[in-house]
Amino acid sequence: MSDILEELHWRGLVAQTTDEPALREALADGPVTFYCGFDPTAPSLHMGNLVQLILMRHLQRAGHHPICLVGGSTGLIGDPKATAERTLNSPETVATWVARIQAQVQPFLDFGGDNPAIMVNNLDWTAPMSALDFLRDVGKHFRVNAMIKKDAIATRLASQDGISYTEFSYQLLQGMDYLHLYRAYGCTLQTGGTDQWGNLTAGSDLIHRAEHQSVHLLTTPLVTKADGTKFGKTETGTVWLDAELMSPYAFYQFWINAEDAAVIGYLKTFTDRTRAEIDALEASVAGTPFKREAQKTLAADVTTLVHGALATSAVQAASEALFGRGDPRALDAGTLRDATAELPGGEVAPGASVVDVLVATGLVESRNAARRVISDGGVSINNDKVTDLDAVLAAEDFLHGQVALVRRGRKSLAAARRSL
RNA sequence: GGCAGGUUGCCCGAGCGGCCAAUGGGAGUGGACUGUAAAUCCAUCGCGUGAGCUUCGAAGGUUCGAAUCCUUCACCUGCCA
Repeated sequence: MSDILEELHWRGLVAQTTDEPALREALADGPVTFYCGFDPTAPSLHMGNLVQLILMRHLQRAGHHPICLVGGSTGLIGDPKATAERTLNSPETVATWVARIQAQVQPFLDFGGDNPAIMVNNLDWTAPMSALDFLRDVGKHFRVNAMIKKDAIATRLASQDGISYTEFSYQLLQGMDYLHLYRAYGCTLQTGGTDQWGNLTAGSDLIHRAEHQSVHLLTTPLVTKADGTKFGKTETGTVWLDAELMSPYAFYQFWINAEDAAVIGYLKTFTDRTRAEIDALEASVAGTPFKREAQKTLAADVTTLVHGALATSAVQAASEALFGRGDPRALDAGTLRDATAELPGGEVAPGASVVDVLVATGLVESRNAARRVISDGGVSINNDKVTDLDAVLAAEDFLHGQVALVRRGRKSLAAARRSL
């Protein structure tokens, strides 16, 4: 077995570990049972979680045993954010999200075969426990002195908002998970994002005190852009993995816009491409950047991983049609329909003003903004720039009598569908 | 419980009773440049075509006129009990 840890380092998937030589040895010695937790704070996982899933994939392929934990109990409490106290979600909501996330994780790991991944929910061992048992059996192992030193807690204690006792207790719950999985499955490695370090150490410390055993931790770095800021947000917000929260088209577009200076790193982290393949793409970025081969590969691979090959070819074709050089009027009806299918848009009647069309398709938020963008020269219909504030969408602007392509700026597109 | 201070547009943060839709920075958006990249420069950034309308924690009040003054309420911070 090759050195999986070395591979993970190269892919930029390792930020911190506990005793790294010991971890390397453990991973080389034989299958290690490891777990990663996902808290249901939304109906879908997002790009940040994708990094964790990819890490788990690599480890499973290297022969290690994955346990995927969806936090039915921790999701009821909420991991302290540095900024503000969380709003509690109802148990029903959290339960729904648990189910959705459990289903969402399926394609990323192998739950069958001879090295199946295991799915667990921490509510199963947390719910039956009484408050007294919790305080006596778990709480006694934690020192408040250590707890308040953790970054997330310290930040909140120093902030105006302070922190509730509920969120303060979060680390005990997560620590308890690791202890439980250690006892039940011999789990000796927990992975997570680097921002989770404090919560992860709560678990390894607890096992140390309760079982006198040293177990491992491994975190992935925050994925950043070239300027060091967080990668993973769009104008609209979070990059979701669920097609209903973010269309495969939007998802593909997110990746294809990766900046040159960072795209090679993303390829290492988010795709299975080999070193040779990535070297070739790196040369392409350096020599023929306008071809955007690295970005196209990245977008295609990640979209396929998350949404499947079928969705990928559809959004590739759509992107080609919408961003290609050609005149959209030249597209045949079928291609046009497919290409605009995933675009945001709205129904518009012939004769509507372009200002109204911009608002109706959701490209701008107000008529004022629409006028502003037109004055700035940022609007085009079917790739023809609109400069007249009083311009109107004529019947012949609806290609094949169906839809007009409305563009704001370089890359915001919408479909104006004919209403009558 | 007492005393003092604070609450401004997405965020930070200015703001003499009239010249404030409200300085400045950041983010965002558009343009130029280019490659659906970055950097840079320019513009823009409450709603309304417009007259105008609705904002400065909430509700009242004083005034010809208030984000700016008064009262009450809510929340936050600090100090003292």
